[in-house]
Amino acid sequence: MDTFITLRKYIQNYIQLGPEEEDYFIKKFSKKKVVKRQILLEPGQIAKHRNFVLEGALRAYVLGEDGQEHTISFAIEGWWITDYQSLVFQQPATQYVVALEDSHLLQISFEDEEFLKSHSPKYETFFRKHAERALAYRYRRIITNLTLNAEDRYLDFLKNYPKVVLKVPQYALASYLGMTTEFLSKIRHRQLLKRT
Amino acid sequence: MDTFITLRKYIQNYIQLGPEEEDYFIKKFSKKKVVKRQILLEPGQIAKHRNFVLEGALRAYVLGEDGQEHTISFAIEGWWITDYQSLVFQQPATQYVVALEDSHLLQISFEDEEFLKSHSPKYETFFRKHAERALAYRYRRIITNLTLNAEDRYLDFLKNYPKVVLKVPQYALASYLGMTTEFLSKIRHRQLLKRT
DNA sequence: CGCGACGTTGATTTGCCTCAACGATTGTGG
DNA sequence: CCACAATCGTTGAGGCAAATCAACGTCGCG
Repeated sequence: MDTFITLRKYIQNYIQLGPEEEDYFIKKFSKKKVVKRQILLEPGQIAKHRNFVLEGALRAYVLGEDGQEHTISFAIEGWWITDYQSLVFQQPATQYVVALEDSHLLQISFEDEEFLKSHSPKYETFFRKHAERALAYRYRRIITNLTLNAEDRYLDFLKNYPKVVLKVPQYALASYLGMTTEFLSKIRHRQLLKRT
Repeated sequence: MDTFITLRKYIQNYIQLGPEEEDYFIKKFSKKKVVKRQILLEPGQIAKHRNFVLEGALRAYVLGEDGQEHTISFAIEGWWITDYQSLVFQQPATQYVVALEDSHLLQISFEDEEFLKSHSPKYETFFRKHAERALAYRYRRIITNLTLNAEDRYLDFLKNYPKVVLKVPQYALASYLGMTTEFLSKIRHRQLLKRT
């Protein structure tokens, strides 16, 4: 069984590659296993990889003034995760990237990515489309954050990412949605009551 | 005086083009003048252009449930504006794009942009880098929104975009920062007192 | 000049946070 | 394999940052 099949399918959603072009792309990725709580990136370090999740779940967060964690992104199977600002501009990271459970990743290094992009326009197109799509999603998040109250933000997330909700600890989800664990707990309690 | 000089300089920040390549790029843009309050895009329409601001100021916003406006982005000289989700996926817009004052724009159509990207990898690279940079900035905004309180969000914006603060009406800035006009007014009052 | 758009100020309300104490579940070293 | 400690989630009381509501000031412009 090809462990790269998830990535192959992902790539095919963006660009059309011949078999050898696809292999050439795939070969730049290396497998990595991480255990729960393992840290992939810490503030101050420069992100060296884009991480594609084959299996498991990860989370990126920043620390606020008073030490509280604010979740910036999640990643489950078929998603990417890294400190994007750090990777793209090769600047020190501000985010932690950690595993929420034992996970299997595929990593491509910044250098290999740069090489690929200059090597063939198809790879350039892949990363362009990927960035465009990611950008559209970030806008969506900004809009929901500005527009909705705590309960509706939760319901929106639940509707759009039900798999993530199941995998992720409550405090992480709460901090992603911009509320406290306690309040999310109360919202969920309220939802349970409504469901009868 | 070359009215395209601002755009030329902008492009040169991202890619190296020969004179004829650059002209080829530039020729895809057409000039457009808009007056204050003129609407460039409304919800339901499909965004047909990327707009580069030569002069003036614009604003994109969505309407919340209860009819209140939430500013998604601003654009002043040297910035781009459109409903990104609508443009990239050619879906119906959710945002309004309007002029905050009489403005001069350069527009490139979606089709021309697509053509350029398939025509030469350099143009593809331009749009890839542009999307990557925009993405990093969107993350920055998400982080400040999660991390800071109302006053600190204002101060952060003031520090990073002083020119925008000067050009933009208060209610638009307040809704961009996720607070009410009244509260922003009070914050500014507080700041004035501190400054003595 | 008069009206509409924009901003200010104060009184009151509220959505969400903080704090605190307590279950439930998981993990781990002896 | 159990005991006990973390870790994670729940529940309630009280507090605060920011919203709402309301009334009024100001400025630009048709």
